Amino acid sequence: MIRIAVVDDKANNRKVITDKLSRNIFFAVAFQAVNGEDFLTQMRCLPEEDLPHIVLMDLEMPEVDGVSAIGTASSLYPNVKFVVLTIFDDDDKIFRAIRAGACGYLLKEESGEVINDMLMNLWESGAGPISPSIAYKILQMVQQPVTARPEKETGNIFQLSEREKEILQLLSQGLDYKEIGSKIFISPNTVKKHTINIYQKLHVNSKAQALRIAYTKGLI
Amino acid sequence: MIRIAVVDDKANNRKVITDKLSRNIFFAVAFQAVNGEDFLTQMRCLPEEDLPHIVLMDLEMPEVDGVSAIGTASSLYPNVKFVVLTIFDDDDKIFRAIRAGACGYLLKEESGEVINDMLMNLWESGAGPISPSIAYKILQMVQQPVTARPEKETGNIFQLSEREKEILQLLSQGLDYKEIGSKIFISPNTVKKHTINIYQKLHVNSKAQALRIAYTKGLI
DNA sequence: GATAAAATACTCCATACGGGTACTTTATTC
DNA sequence: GAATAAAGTACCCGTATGGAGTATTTTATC
Repeated sequence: MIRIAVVDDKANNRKVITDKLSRNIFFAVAFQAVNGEDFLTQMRCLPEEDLPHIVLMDLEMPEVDGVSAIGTASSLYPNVKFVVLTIFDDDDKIFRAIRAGACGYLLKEESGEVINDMLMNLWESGAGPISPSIAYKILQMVQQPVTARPEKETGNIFQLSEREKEILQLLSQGLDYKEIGSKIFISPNTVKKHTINIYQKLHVNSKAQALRIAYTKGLI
Repeated sequence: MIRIAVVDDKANNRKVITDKLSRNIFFAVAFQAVNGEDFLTQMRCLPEEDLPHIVLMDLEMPEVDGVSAIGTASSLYPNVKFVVLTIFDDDDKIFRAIRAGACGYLLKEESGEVINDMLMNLWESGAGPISPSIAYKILQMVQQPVTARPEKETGNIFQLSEREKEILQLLSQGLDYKEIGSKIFISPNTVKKHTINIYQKLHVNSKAQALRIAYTKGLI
């Protein structure tokens, strides 16, 4: 039985998706969430053996958007597969979602049959499900790799400020607030404030979790 | 009427492909070639109005292989779409073919129906046809752009015990002592002691520094 | 000049962490 | 079978950390 979580802010969308999934007896909806924040909270409460195998994630949501939710969760739960399921297909969203850790990108216009087939194939062979038109856009990204892609879109899926990136870098070196403060000539209190702000952007609550994301997402 | 050229060194392959194409009345086989050299020569002899719209190219051919033929032809004939049609799906070939200018990459195992659909879609919407498993490999190229992953087995240079390696692994996931303790059924105090012992073996004195070593030395 | 975002600095409080000591278990050696 | 070393277990203490605020200054943008 494949456990699948569905994250979408529209109740109707969730219903449509879960209905499609219910046609396949191997699929079970593990839980539903209405935004990234809600999703991450629910994930934290689940014991490991109840974690979903696959997460279907919409991108356009209030509070915490899908990209940053995938960025955090794919580092914290490396065995869970994250599949974007949305109506949008613009290059920037695709790129950022993939860099955040999505293994698939499906358009909602796909039929339930196609979605089910692709998810089953993901489970059996590990191949990420990708809608054809999305696949072509990804191909084009490979074709023009360094094409003046703004740095903020590529390396910065969490929207960290320059100061925050600097402090995350120093934290990774094992310095405490006092040491960092005297190194860059600000108060330890301010360092701490920055750190808390970083945690909020990464959706974590400890140094270890923040550093895990920083290392696995190439932030440092 | 969509003119399609077929390039493959095996006569039987060419026959199978052209048979599949003939099922669609909008397709016409412009010409066939047995290798890259032959293909380029025939292209040079054609007047512009007779150039194929789409070229189906095998990669494994004598004389001039598919990749370099695509590289040359995609520059000389920018309006022609080049689609790789092969049985191989290894990362290097995919990457090189795309960089050479291929707009699609199909596996021969695809059914004639699927290939026809995808070629028709290429004609109508301009979206390159890509087999799902290929699409996933391309996605991974975007995901791990600089996969400099030398990292050979870093044997146990720090002489960590099994328990210590286990705990270091759990620490890297951002779990605190209490969570680790309940996960492996020992007291949080004991987890803490193991952690301190790990610090001594790594010659560090904080979680951040220990994780830095763990990540950069490939301990986890 | 108005406004928003980022950076700065501080408080209080609960708790997780790093450093230490001490006991038990397991394995090995004589 | 006793001696011993290594790993594993457990607890206490002082401090750094994380959470939730409030507030002022600087910078950027329109």
